[in-house]
Amino acid sequence: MGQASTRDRIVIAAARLLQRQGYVGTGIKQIAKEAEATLGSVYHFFPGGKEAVAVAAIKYSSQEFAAVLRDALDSEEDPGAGVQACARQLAEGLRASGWTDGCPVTAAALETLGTDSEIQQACVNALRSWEQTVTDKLLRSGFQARDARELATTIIGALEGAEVTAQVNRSEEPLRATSRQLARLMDSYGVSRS
Amino acid sequence: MGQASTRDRIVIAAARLLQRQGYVGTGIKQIAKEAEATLGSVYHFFPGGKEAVAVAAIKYSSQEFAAVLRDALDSEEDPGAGVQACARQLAEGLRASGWTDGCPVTAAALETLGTDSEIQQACVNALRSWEQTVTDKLLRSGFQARDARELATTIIGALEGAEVTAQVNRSEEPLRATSRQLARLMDSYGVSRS
DNA sequence: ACGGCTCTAAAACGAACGCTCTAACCAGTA
DNA sequence: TACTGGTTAGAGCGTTCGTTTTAGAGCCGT
Repeated sequence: MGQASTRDRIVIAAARLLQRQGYVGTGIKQIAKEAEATLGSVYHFFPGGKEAVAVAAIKYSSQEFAAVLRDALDSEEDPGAGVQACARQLAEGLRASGWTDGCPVTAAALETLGTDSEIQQACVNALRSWEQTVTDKLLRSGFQARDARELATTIIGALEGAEVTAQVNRSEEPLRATSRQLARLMDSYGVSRS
Repeated sequence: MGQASTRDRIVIAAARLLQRQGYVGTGIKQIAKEAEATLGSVYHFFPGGKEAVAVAAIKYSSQEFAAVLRDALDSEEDPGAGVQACARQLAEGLRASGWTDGCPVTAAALETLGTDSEIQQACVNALRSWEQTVTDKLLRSGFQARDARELATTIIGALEGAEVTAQVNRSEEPLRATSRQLARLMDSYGVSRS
C-alpha cells in the first residue's frame, strides 16, 4: 500500500472508515491521518470536501463488493448455493474485523436520507448494481425475468439486514440462517436445470 | 403531546431524531429544542448524558414497533399474509414521513458498533424481542420450533434490509417484493392449518 | 537560473459538539 | 414569611468539527 498514490490512499482509508463509523461519525482529519496524508492533500484532490471524499469512497466500495458478490455467485452453479457462498464470505469478513466492517453503503445511506447530497445517488447506484449482479445470475440459471428481479431485490435486502443483525449479535448465525432460507426460497421456483 | 411530562417529551423527541439522523448526527441540544425542554431538564432526567437519552429512546422505539409488528401479524390468520400486512404498515410509515423515518434501531446500532456502550445492548434486545414476536406467531401457526426461529431471523432481517432499500429508492416496491417472497417462503413449509 | 506547475504542510477560522455550572422558579409545608 | 426539593433556565467550559488560507517543497521544460 506504500506505493499507492495519495489520492488512492485517501479513498481507501475513507471507504474503510465510512464502513466502520458511518458518514457523520467519520472526520475528514481522521481520514487524512488514516491515509497518511495531510489535510491539504485531501482538499487538493477533493475540492468538494468531505462529501466528495465520501462519494468517491462509496463508489470504490460499491465496485469492490460487486466483485466479491460476482465471484461468490459464480463459484457455484446453483444460485442458492451461490447466495450461501456469498453469505459465508460476508460472515468471514465480519468475523475477521471483529464485527465492525459491515456494509459500506447502509450506514452512509441512512445518515444522509434527509439531505439531497450526491451520497444518496451513489448508494442508490451501488444497490442497483448489486441487484443487477444477482439478477444476471438468476437469469443465467433459468429464472423468469420478473421472478429474477423480485428475487434479487429480496436477496440483496435480506443479506443486508442479516449482516446488520450478525454485527450487533456478534454472530454469523443470522447470515447462515438467512442464506439457508433464501436458498430454499429459490429452490421453490423449481427451475429446470440443464 | 402538550400534556406529556417533560421526561416523556424528551424520550419521544430523541426517538424520532435518532430514527431520522442516527446517534452521532443527533445533538443533545437539538433533542432539547425538539422536545420543547431545556438542556438543564435533559441532564436532570438523564444524568448519563446523551448515551442515556439514546438508550431510553431506543427502548421506547423498540416497544412501539413491537406493538405494530404484533398487531400486523395478528390481523391475518396466515403468517405470510401477516408479514405482508406488516410490510404495508412499514411502507405507509415511510411514505408518510417522506422516506425519512426508518428503523429506529439500525442506524444507531451501526454507528456504535465499535464501542461497548449500552446502546448496543438496547439494540440487541430490540431485535431479539421482534424476532420473538414473529417466532410466536409462527409457532401458533403450526411451524416447528427450529423452522420458526430460523424463519423469524430471516423475516426480521429481510424486512430491515428491504426498508433501507425502500428508503434510499424512495419507493415501497422493495418492501412489497420482499414481503411477497417471504410469504412464498413460508408457504413452502406447507404447515397444516386447522 | 528561471517562472510555472502539482502537491504537501500546518496554522487558524467560526461554528457546533457534549457537558458542567450556578441561579432562579415554583409547588407544598409550617 | 421562610424553607425545601424537584424542576427549569441559560451562560460558559474545553474540544472537535469542516473548511480556508498561506507558505513552502519538489520537479520540469526552457
